[in-house]
Amino acid sequence: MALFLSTHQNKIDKKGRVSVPASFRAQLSEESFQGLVLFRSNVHSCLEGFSFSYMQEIGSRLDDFDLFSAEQDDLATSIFGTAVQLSMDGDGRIILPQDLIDFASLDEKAAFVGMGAKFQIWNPANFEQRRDVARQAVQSKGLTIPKGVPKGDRNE
Amino acid sequence: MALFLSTHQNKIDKKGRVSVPASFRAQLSEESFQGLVLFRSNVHSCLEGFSFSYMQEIGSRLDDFDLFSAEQDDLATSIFGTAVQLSMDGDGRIILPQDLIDFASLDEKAAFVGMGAKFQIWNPANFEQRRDVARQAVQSKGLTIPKGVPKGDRNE
DNA sequence: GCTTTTCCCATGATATCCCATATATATCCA
DNA sequence: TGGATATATATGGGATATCATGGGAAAAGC
Repeated sequence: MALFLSTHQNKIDKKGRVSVPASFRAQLSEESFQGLVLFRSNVHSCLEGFSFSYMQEIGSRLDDFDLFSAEQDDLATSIFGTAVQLSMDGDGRIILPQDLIDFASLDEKAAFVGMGAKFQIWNPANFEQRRDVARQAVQSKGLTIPKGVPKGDRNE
Repeated sequence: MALFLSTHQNKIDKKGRVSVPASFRAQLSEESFQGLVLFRSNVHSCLEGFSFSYMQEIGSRLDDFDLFSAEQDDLATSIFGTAVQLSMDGDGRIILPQDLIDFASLDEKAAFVGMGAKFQIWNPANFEQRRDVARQAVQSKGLTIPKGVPKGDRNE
C-alpha cells in the first residue's frame, strides 16, 4: 500500500504541468497504471489524490451495493463522476485541468501534502492556515491514533 | 473490469454522432466486443452505458431472482427490452438513436459521466443539478464507501 | 432513383514525448 | 577532509502524436 509522506512545493508551469514529488512517484511506481486520480475535496478547497489501484478498490466495494440503488447511484456520481484520471509524462509531471486549478485556487505553486494512503494538493498559502488549524485541533481535543487491530481481524 | 472515471462533455454533431471519451474507449477496448450498450435509466432522465460483458454480469445477477417472478420480469423488460448495442466508428464515435436522444433530453452536448463499472449520458445542464443532489445525499445520509467486510458480517 | 449509414481524411487544439539545463544531493578518490 | 565527479530532481521548451470535430465519398438499404 502506498504511503505518502511530507509536504513538497512544486511549480505549475505555463503549460499547466506540475512535477509530482519524487517520493510520491516512488509510491505510485508500484502501480500497474503510471498515473493517479484526483478529485475535489468535500471538506476543504483542495484536491485529493489517490493511486489508481485505490480507486479500483473503491470501485469493487461499490459493487457490493445493489446496482441502480439510490445509495450506489449517489456515491458513484459524486466520487467517480467528479474524479479525474491523470497520467504522468516521462519526467513525472501531470497536467492539472483548469477546473481543478480553479477549485483549489492554485496559481504558480502547488503544495503536495502526504496523508498516508492519499495526498492533498493545496495552494501553499491556504495550506499553512489549514495546518495550523489541524495542529490546534489535535492538541485541544487530545486526538490520538487508535491502537492497531490484529491483522486477521481487520476490515481491509 | 472496466473503470469509468470523470465527466466529459462532447458535442453531438448534425449527423447525430458523439465521440466516446478516449479514456472510456480505452476501458472498452479490453472487451471482446468493440462497442457498448445503452438503455434508459429507470430513475433519471439519462442513459445508462455498459460494456457488453457487464451486461452479461447483470444478466446473471437477474438470475438470482426467481425465474418468472414479477420482479425479474419487470427488471428484464426495462433493462434488456430497451437496450441498444452500438458500435463505434474508426474515430471512436457512436450514433445516438433519436428515441434515446429524446429520452435524455439531449441537444447539442452530451455529458459522459463515469460511474465506475458503468457510465451515464446526461444533458449537461441536468447533470449539474443531479451532481449537487447526489453530493447532498452523500453528506446528509453520511454515505461512505464500505470497508471490505466479508459478505455475511455486514450491518446493512 | 433517393436516403441513410459507414468509412475515410482534414484540421485545430491539446496533450505527450523527448531533450536540454539548472540545482541539489550523493559518491568517490586523492 | 575536501574537492571533483556522478546521480537524481525539478523545470523549460520544441517536436510529435492524439483527440474531438467537421465534411465528403463510398456503400448499403428502401
